[in-house]
Amino acid sequence: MKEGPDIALIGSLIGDPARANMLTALMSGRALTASELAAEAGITVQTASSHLARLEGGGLILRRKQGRHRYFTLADDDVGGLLESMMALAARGGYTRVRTGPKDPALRKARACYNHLAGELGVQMLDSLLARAMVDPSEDSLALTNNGRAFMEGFGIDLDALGKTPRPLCKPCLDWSARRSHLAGSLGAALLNRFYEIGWAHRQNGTRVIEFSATGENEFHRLFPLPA
Amino acid sequence: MKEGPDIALIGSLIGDPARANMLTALMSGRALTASELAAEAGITVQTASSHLARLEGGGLILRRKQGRHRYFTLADDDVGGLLESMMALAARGGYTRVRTGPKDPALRKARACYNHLAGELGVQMLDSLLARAMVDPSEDSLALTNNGRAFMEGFGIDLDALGKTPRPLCKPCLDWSARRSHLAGSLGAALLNRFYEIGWAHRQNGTRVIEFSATGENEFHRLFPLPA
DNA sequence: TTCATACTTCGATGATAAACGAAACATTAA
DNA sequence: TTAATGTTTCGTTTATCATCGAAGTATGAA
Repeated sequence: MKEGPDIALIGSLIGDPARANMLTALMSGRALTASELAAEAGITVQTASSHLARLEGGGLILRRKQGRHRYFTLADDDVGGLLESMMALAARGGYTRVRTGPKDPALRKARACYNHLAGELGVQMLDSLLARAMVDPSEDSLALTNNGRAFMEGFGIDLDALGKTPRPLCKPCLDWSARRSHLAGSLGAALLNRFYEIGWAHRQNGTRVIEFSATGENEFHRLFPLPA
Repeated sequence: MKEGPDIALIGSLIGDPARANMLTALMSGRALTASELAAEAGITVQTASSHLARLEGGGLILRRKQGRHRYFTLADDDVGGLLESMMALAARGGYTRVRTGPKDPALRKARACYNHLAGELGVQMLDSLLARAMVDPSEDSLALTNNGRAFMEGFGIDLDALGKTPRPLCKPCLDWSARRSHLAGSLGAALLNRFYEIGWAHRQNGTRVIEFSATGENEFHRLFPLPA
């Protein structure tokens, strides 16, 4: 008996952890590339490509060609609504003990998402910037305030250079493990590079883990304090 | 990386064709047995049993033990709503769902459930007793009130004789066609026997249908009126 | 052109789980 | 008690599919 109602098809599409992670990332509303989605799901791009083809075939996502990029978005609000319903149902009971994201504690704490900082520290950084009005959550994206521009310049980020890149300066990226947004965009990438430069952290060989030194982590917490 | 967001677990539960068929059958709101659900999904009972265990573990369905039957229902309206959303989404592909046909009206109205009255009239009887405080819904079972004892004695039920049997006097039994409880237990059996005795009804040969005479049904409605 | 980047397709491998036969378990009927 | 019915558990087989390496396609840059 292979025939079944179509809910089985939709269910099986959402039922794979890698695909569910990619769909979760797309719930931010932003269009993401295959590479970014692969990084979010923790799989290679070729695996992600086959997943994305199936999601598109099932009508859950749309693909926009743009140069050598393919931008993926949720097909429409109904899909987003369905995912929200499932999250609500999952949060209600029974599933709360199930871990999300990577089980490796190091990966959960800090990892590279494409080229910016993800994990608990990544979420903390954006939270801190938001709480101190360095970043303004306007509509769909994030905007750097004047306050924030000064802060970034003071930290050694060349905002003028960043302004010339085609990539958006700031954008939120829904964190895979924490389920909150962290800072992506060219600014997010620049900040992570700056952390490398000043020796706060380095990327573990061949993995996505970002290791902070003891002093680096202390400085990080001082620069990006969490609001009480 | 096998870990994923909670929606992956829910999705994978719904994503299996056999489980999707069983959930679809349960969307009628009726409580169904494992055997019925197995037939609905076109699989053997032992396979269905393992599927049902997983669905219950995932919080999508509830199981009620009743004699040698296990009645399964959707856990709550949220689950039904989620399934409806998925069907709506799937319907955009042009697939129209097949609904199960109507049942035998006589069986739906009144039938023997083991040795007591089930069907619409059975549900009505318990509703009426509950509304007039003849029966008290305490905890998991039902208790006859003093008011109820007098009522039963007046109808010709020998409660003292019933009190000696090991079976519980009153207990609720989830109705197969309606989705409400009707009265089981030794009292339920005694009442049905009494209906036979005084000629209100008789059991159709070889079937589970209970046929009420015209006067019997009138008397029944007078004795067990539904609350407005 | 040639190189680099972004993505897709192909092929092989491995892990998961769906399926059912057989047997145990549980409850009711006689 | 024995027999019958409904359900679950166990063990095995089988098929699917997620995954990644390697190779192929497409677009943009030098």
